[in-house]
Amino acid sequence: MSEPRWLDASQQRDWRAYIEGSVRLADLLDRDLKAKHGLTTAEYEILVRLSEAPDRRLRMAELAEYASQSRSRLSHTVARLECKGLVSRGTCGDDKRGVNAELTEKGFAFLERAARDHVATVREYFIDVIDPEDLKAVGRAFSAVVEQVGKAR
Amino acid sequence: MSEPRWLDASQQRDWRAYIEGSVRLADLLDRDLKAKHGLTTAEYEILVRLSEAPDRRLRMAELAEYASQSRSRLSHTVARLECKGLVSRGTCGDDKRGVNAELTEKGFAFLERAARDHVATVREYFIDVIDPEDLKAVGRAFSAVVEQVGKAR
DNA sequence: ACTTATTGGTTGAAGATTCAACAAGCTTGG
DNA sequence: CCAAGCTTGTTGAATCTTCAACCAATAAGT
Repeated sequence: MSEPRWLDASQQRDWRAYIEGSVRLADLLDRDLKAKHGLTTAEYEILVRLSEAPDRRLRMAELAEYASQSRSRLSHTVARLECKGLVSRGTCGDDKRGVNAELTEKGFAFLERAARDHVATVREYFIDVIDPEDLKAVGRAFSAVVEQVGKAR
Repeated sequence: MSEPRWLDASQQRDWRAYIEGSVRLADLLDRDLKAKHGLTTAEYEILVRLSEAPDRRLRMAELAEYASQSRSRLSHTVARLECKGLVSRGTCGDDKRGVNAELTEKGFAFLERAARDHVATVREYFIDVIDPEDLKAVGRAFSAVVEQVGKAR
């Protein structure tokens, strides 16, 4: 029952490297996006998901799912984006409870510029410093994590 | 100059898997720690670093570095931990500006319990779902990221 | 049809993090 | 010595996130 099962030395090293790297990278990406475009990562992620959706529009619940955010958080964040004129909200046709978030023209243009810089930074600090085979392994690893975390609900 | 250099399909998949997995995992770990022990991940991380330091004590600046937190954030967080009686602050001998944070007995006992549960969760959602070779690759990948991000300063 | 439960989304307050400004102690150069 | 410039750490306000409570609309059970 209460067997500790500690991590062995190698697992511990890998886990810690991941924690340190992910925190520092997230921090850097956040600052970068904030400095160059005045966006938080959460805001950026929302714009990206919307830009890829048909008609650049999604219901709040779906958007929350795709962007890995709570609904409450999404409400607040979209409110901010709406103030900036990058997203607009409208009611949903078939379900009167539903709300559609839609990327505005301005939002799309804005995202195009931001994405350029963002991708360059992701390359510089992530993609380009990782061995291609290791990168694939990272992909496999985190896909497994996503699946496992999904089961928890 | 402004060549976009987008990610190819495979890189994009891997990057997105990482983003989604890391966000969802961090979220789960946070909730878990909060529900079972009333700690945030940031607080937990601080307790861990202190517990490993000689005399279970570190100067604020070092602690900030080890825990990957800004000094400001650390000040606030340690203040909270001090309120809970898990950490105590005292002035540093040789440098009168310095402040030492020290893990209390209570803090150590508390951490022992929290760490047990935390490690079990880390296993369940991370270590045990990743192929051992992939885990090593993750370790290499994020070590490289840490190094690269470090250069940015 | 009517009552109850569930889902979709928002809100405001509480909690955590960032940011800029600051005080106090060390250090360096003249 | 001392003045200007770093470094350490804290503070309060602004920003962002979480949490619990809530309303409105749909779905389900009887």
